[in-house]
Amino acid sequence: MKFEKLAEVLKTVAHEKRLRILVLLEEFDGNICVCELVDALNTPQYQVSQHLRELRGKDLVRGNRDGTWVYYSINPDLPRDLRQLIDGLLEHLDREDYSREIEKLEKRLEMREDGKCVVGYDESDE
Amino acid sequence: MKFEKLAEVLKTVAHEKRLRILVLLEEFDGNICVCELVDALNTPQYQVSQHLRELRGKDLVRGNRDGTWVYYSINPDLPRDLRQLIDGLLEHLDREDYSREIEKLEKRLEMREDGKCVVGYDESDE
DNA sequence: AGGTCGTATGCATTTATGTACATATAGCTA
DNA sequence: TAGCTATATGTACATAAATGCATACGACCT
Repeated sequence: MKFEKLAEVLKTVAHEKRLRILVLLEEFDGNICVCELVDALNTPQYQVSQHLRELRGKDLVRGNRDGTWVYYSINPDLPRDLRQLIDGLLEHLDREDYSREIEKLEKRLEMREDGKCVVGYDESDE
Repeated sequence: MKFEKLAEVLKTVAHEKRLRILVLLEEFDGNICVCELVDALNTPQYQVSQHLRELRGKDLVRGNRDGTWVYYSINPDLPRDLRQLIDGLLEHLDREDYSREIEKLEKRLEMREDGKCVVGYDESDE
């Protein structure tokens, strides 16, 4: 990989929230909708959307609309080396540091019907 | 590693020149002086110093003064996981993309006497 | 059509980063 | 001491990134 490319990817990824988004997408093998991320990360919807836009802009992530909802995954067509890079980075994260988010997301996923999200995000700050 | 820490390190490293500096330090196992880096990277002295300062500020790199010269290495006391992270990143770089710098640095190192740098940097843009 | 809900975007403000240049500091040598 | 060389730093400016908020869009439902 070229220096510029590596620097660009690292810059994109070098943000706490974006790392958290990626780690969740990876952990659950993607197909997570925005409202589920909003709840799991306890972060305002517009922020999550913005971070997703940046990740999308660099092709790291991909959204699939299904009706009102948009489901995100790590871009499955990511070149092998890029994917390995991302995976390698995420491995360095302490699992305990996001286990709570995992739990929350699990609970949200249990609420799905026919594999689809049926609720929105919670506007309160819990 | 915590999210904040990982994000911080990635941000520091997410710059072409800083990646180039790190890759050279790693390749030659450190102990490279600033003027040698300046020549190998063909980059103004003040820039190299500034990038080194940033890397130093995050403890990724370390300078040892010997008289007029300062020799830099990747911080040998870096925690294991951090070192692995850096190494992992650098592995993704195309070698051909910095082989020229390696050659230049090799030539500079050949000019050393008693293992010490005896010349300065070249102010011309070659 | 109108209302509602999930998602995306635009704008304004702040904050950080990159870049260039001049100059300071530290250590050498005469 | 003065003068030189290698390295470091301060300042100023431009550019980019983060943040917050309001609102737009798009798909659904009645």
